Amino acid sequence: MKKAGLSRQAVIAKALELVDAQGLGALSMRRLGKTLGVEAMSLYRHVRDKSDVLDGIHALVLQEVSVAPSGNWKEDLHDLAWQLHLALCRHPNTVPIFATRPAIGVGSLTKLERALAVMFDVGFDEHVALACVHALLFLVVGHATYRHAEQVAAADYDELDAASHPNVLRIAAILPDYDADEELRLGIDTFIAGLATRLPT
Amino acid sequence: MKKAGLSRQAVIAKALELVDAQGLGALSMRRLGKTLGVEAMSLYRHVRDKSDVLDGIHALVLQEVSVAPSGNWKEDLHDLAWQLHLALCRHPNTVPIFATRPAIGVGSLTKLERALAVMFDVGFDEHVALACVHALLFLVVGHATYRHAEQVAAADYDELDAASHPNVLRIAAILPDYDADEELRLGIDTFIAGLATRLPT
DNA sequence: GCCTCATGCTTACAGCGTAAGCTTACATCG
DNA sequence: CGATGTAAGCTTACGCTGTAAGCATGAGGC
Repeated sequence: MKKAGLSRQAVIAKALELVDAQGLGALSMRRLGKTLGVEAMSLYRHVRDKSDVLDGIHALVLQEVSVAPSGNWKEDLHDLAWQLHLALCRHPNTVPIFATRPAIGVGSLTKLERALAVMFDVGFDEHVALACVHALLFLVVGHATYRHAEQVAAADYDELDAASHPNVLRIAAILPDYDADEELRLGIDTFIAGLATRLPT
Repeated sequence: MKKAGLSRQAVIAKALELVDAQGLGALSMRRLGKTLGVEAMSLYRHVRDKSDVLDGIHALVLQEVSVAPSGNWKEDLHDLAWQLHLALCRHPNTVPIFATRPAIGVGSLTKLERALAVMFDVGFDEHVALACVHALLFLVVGHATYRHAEQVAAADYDELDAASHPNVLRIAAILPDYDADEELRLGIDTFIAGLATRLPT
């Protein structure tokens, strides 16, 4: 059986599976080959190089984002961002891939078609629309990076001089109640509220 | 001369220099050692491991951000974000480090002391203040990642179906005029405008 | 003068991405 | 049917990586 045991799709799907299960650090061409029952070099028939695999994973996860515009631009933008957030929560180990890649390629832009339509309808111009989509993306991905990093040791704050940094300590004090989802929602909504102030006439 | 030729500071400073000059990919312990006139393993006397070097670079660049609060919270927040932006422009090769690290450690928080003071003064609570600082950080770092990535080939847009994606093409059409600085400013200001709508009373 | 200890060096290992070339087995066509 | 072309997978190899373990050296304190 020498033919068609593999395919770019199969390779990338397995790569995502591997990353989900074992972390991004566990993704090596040799290991990926092994889980596919194949030698590492065989993968190169289907994939340009490792960064091509990462690109594939990126696209695959992005594909899980589905938007069904309602016509209310605020809700639609919020929904777009939140869908991405949910996809990243399903694949937390892929977050560094998103964080180091310019998130908007042609592939992903097609998702935005309807979201853009809604924005154009209410009168935003191209520059604002682009900036807005970018900003929401950055917000979500940055948030995911922060969230899925090893815990920032709250204990570190103890060594901070209380007298000279009272405000930082006020922040430290609320960390036990910190709700990541809530913060993201707040960030997204704040940005959208800002956008509303830019609505033409 | 066996003593004190090196130090954590010296190692990390040289590492940043190397990254600035040759890119993040060129930073290896052996190469870093070489530019310091030392074998790779010697570095481990001063540095826990490579990620410790990256942490050091992160902190070093962050140290370039200097804020002098004016008392106008909007200006101060904008300035904070913009200072970070400028620092990243000075060290574009370090952007991936920022993108994959939860940007707020105790070290960097001290910078925020005065910015937080201004926010607390105008009545924002801790949750909003934290979310705000995070969001501005994500905006700037995300923007930098996008900006310093290899150019998204504008030609790619040609293969897009014009009929089914008119709005994406509207965006593609303005890409030649795209002004990255302007977009970042727009993103920051939009977010701050949104914050203003959250001002208590 | 000797001991201690920090510093830097040497060697070594397991792993990485991937270039080059080989083998195998199927598809096609005469 | 057999020959041929070609795509899939395999083998080997190279130069690189981070870093564990242990050694050599030389300055500072007694």
